[in-house]
Amino acid sequence: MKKFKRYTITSALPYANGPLHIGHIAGAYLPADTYVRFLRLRGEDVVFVCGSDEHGVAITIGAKKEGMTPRQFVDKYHAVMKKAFEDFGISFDIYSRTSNEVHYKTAQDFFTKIDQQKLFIEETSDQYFDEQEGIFLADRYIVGTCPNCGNPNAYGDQCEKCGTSLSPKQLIKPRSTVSGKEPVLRPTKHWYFPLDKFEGWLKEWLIEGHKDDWKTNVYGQCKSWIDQGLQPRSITRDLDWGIPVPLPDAKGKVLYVWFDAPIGYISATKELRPNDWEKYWKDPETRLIHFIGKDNIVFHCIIFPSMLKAAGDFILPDNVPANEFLNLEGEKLSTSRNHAVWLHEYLQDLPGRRDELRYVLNSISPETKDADFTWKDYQQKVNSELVAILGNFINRVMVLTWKYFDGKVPSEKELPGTTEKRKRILDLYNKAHEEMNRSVKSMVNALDNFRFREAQFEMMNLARTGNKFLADTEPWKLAKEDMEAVGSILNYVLTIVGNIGVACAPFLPDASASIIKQLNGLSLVDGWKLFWKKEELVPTVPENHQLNQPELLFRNVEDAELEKQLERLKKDKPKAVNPETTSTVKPLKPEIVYDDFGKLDIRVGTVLAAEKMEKSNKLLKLTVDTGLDKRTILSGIAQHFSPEEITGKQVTLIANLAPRKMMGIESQGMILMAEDADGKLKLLQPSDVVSPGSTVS
RNA sequence: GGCGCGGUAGCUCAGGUGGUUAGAGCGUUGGAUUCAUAACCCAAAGGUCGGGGGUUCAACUCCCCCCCGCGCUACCA
Repeated sequence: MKKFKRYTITSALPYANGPLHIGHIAGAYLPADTYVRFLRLRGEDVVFVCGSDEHGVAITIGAKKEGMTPRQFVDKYHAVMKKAFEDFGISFDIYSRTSNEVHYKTAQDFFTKIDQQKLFIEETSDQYFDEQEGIFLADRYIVGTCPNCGNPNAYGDQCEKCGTSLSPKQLIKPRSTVSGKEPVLRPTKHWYFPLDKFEGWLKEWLIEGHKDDWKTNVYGQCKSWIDQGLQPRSITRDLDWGIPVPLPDAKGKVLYVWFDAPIGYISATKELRPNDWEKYWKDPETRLIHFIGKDNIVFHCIIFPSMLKAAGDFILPDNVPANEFLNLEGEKLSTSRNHAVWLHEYLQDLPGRRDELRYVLNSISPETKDADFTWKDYQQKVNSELVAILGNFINRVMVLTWKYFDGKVPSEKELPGTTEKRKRILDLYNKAHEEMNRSVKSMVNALDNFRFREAQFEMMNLARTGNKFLADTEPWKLAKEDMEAVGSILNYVLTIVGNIGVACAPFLPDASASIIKQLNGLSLVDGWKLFWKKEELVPTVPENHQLNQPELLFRNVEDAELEKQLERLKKDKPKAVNPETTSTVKPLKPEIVYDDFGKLDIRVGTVLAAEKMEKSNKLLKLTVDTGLDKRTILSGIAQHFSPEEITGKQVTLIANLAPRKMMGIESQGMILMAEDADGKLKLLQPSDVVSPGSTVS
């Protein structure tokens, strides 16, 4: 592997529209923090940067919902997240934000640099304009009827009901969410980043160059993306919240949030090291690593590297160890249903138990596939691993030392193998030592390769081996006959305790601090570097050194505590409780007159037959008896109804909707559905069976 | 539908250019022990390695088909 002089480590910039939950932590922050702590212990030159991502339309919408300005809104969530990270102990060198002045300048310079090379494509197109407000409407600000499913409140970029991605012009009867008025089309100019031009380069750099050293999930997705062909991406928006496009003819334009956000890594570094930030971003001897969740792979592996390449003289990510997702109690985390463990709530409910969360999240870290966090598992891991194995080992060594040697480190005197018993002890010592050195090497190797689960497991092996050594040598029995041997044994297990204190520092910083404190171990500090350098057990406690009183590292999680957390999950489920969650009830549409309604021909029909559309997983092809005729209607309900269960049912439909061709077949009407808060679709039916063709009014 | 990643003991995961009885931790059961937060230590039970075909002397490991989970992508008028 190439040798690097220094490291630039980034964690995905969290979007400043809500608090952090354990999914975020497990995905991008805990692994990064563990890695960074490891690097620092090893004495590497490293910067660990992150910050809030504060631009984009979602922010302006969120702000509006909470009755604030975007500025106030991001201030609020930036503070919330920053505090949660601090309280949890994620050791960023800087936690910045993209609304900073430094970032504005950095992002604009970045844009300019690419612009000077004439790389951007400028294109004028018609976009919706709100005449009353005098602004161009971002896709998200336009709602209208979804051309796909008829959802009257589809957004301009996506219909949340059927999941289709849309462009505003596809919407039927578009309206502005700002004024409620119907917007008009007006020409506007935008800038596009020519991703397609980087295809060849990406193939070489990524597909060829990182075939073997990137995780399969990351590599696979990138390859799939590139193989599908890349297109220019728009990088500007008409919006008043964001970074102004630094060109004279770009009034009212800001950089699209995806363009400015990753540049935030650079800005944060600049802010942290104003004088020498460049070496962390431009020196090929610097290793750039992005920690992210899998939703971010394409940005960090394809788009941002292309931007860096385009801007010239920047280094590229050497690795992007993206994690998969974390589920909670068998279900996806959901902000809107409040199905989540919020970091700030955890810290409040279970104070002083940061390491426990770190340990559990790390042990189930979704490194290769989605993982599931359950409170039961949390309890089990804390009680039977942290308490029973690690905590217990440290504690019994401390207690033994106090009991037999008044807390003074006994002599490590070599045991002359004069008796059978002593010979046996020597033998056990050698075995344990060998085993532990093996663990240390594996641990370091795993850390080096982003396999944090495995690394933590090897760290725990030190305690396991220590426990076994104690059980095998039984110093409490020897105390009756051979105190010299007892001293020798305890000296060794104290050394192990010290080494565990050092080894667990990347995973369990609080426990590490406590161990050092119990060992009264400032003298340890020198041992630290040696340990990480030699990758083997090092001497940690000098003879005759006075220890401090033992203190318990971890405490069992009681059933009651478990219940409380489970209870909270259940209770919170039905309703959104968090302020940032969006209301599930759609806003009222603009008023209409009776004539508008009168134009609709709504009927009740009977589904005569239904079949799944070939090559579609959303569409069902229905044959419906409308009373007037038997016609074919395509409906995007395949994920909610099987052909069998819908056949024979009465349905409500719009009978005079203009026909529309989908996947080669003409659909002659539209089935009406009620959409529940959870997105499930239900049929709209008369309370009793009526004859087909009955009108609805 | 296409593409990508994954599907190994109750749980969390290892594994392999194909080759003796498929591994670990936790959980469970039994035993031993008391220095320790009823913890530690020992032992055992527990798997048709998602399913079905094929290649091979031999497949969990290679090939094909199918099923399930997750993600991206196209079609839900």
